[in-house]
Amino acid sequence: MSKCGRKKCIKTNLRQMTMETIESQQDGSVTASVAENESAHMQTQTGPNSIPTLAQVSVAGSGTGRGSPAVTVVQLPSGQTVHVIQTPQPSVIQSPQIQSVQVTTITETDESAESEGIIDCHKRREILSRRPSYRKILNELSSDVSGVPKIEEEKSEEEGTPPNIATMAVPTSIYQTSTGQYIAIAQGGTIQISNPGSDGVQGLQALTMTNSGAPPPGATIVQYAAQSADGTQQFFVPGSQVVVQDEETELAPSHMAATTGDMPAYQIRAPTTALPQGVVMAASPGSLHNPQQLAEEATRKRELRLMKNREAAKECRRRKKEYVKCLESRVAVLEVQNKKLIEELETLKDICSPKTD
DNA sequence: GCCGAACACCGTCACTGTCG
DNA sequence: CGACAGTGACGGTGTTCGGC
Repeated sequence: MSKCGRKKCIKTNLRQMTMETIESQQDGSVTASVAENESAHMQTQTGPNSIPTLAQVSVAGSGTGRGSPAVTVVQLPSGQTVHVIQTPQPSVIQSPQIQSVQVTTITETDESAESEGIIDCHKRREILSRRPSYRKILNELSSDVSGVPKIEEEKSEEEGTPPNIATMAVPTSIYQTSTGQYIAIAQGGTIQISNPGSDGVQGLQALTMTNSGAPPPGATIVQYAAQSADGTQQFFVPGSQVVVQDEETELAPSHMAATTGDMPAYQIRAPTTALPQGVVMAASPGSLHNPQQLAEEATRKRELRLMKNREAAKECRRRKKEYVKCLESRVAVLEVQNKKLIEELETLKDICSPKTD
C-alpha cells in the first residue's frame, strides 16, 4: 500500500468517525453508530402491554447532511407509522430527551399530511444543512451537562500555559513592516512578529511592550529579538502611536540596558504629525499604480490571509480536540449512569419479584 | 538498525455561513 | 454583496512502535 493510500484510508476512517453519532439508547447504554446510510434496528413499543416489536428502520438518507434532522419513519405492524425525529441538535451527542416520536396512523387521506411533513422536513434540513462550529456545539453541550467546560468566546489566555512562555495570543491588530514582516499586537500588549518567508513558529517572535500597562508620556519601547538584524525596520501601531526605528544603537535608551547590541530596538512614539488612527504600513489600493505594486499588494494580502487561516486552523483543531475530549468524558459519564441504572433495576427486580421459596 | 504502519500535527485550499 | 471566520478535505512531515 502506498503511503498516500494508507493515509487516505486513515483519514477516511477519521472522517467517518467524526460523522458517527453517539446515541443514548433506550436501555441507557451508549453506543456509537454511523448515522448515514446505515440501517438499524429500533425497538418500538406500541403499548404498555404490547410485545416490543423489532422494526426494520432504514434512515434512507433523510438525515444526511451536517446537523440536519434525521427523520426516521417506522412502519409498525399495526399500521401505525412512527416518525422518530432527531431534532436538529447540533451536537453529535443525542440524548434521549431530544428525540421526539410522533405516532400517526396512516390512512389514505393522510398522505397529504405526510407529504407536508416531508416538505417541512426538507425545509428544516435546508435551514440546518451546516453543522455549527465546535464552539457552539460544546457550549450547547455544556449548557445541557454540568461539568462540561465552556469554550470562551475569546480566551484571554490559554489555560495551563506557563505564564513565561509567549503564547499565540489572539491578535487584535495585524500590521506589516516595511520589510514584509507581519506584526500582530495582542490585547495583553504582546507583539508577535512573523516573517512571511519563514513558516510558523520559526518566523514568530514575541515582543513585550515595556509599558503596556500605563504608557508614560513619551515613547513605548518594544524589544524585538530579530533573527536577522538587517538594517532599519519600521512599522506603525494604532492609537495615534506611531513608528519605529531600529538603528540598533541609535535609540536604545538607558532603561533598555538588557537589550544587547544584536537586538534592534523599536520605538513607538506619539505622532508628531497628525496621523490617522489605525494607520497601516501597506499602501491603500488607490495609491497603487504600477503592476509591481499591485502584485506586491496581492502578495501581501495573500500572506495575510494565509497567516490568518493558519491561526484559524490551529484554533479550529484545538476546539475540535476539546470537543472530542468532551464527548469522551460524556460517554464515560453516561456509561457510569447506565451501570447505575442497571444496578438499580436489578435491585428493584429483586425487591418486587415474589419469593419462590 | 531498518522498514513499514499508525498516528499526530500542520499548512493550504475550497467551501459555506455570518455579519456589517 | 464583500469580507471574514469556521471547518472539512487533502497532502506533507515528523514521531513512535513493532516486526524483521
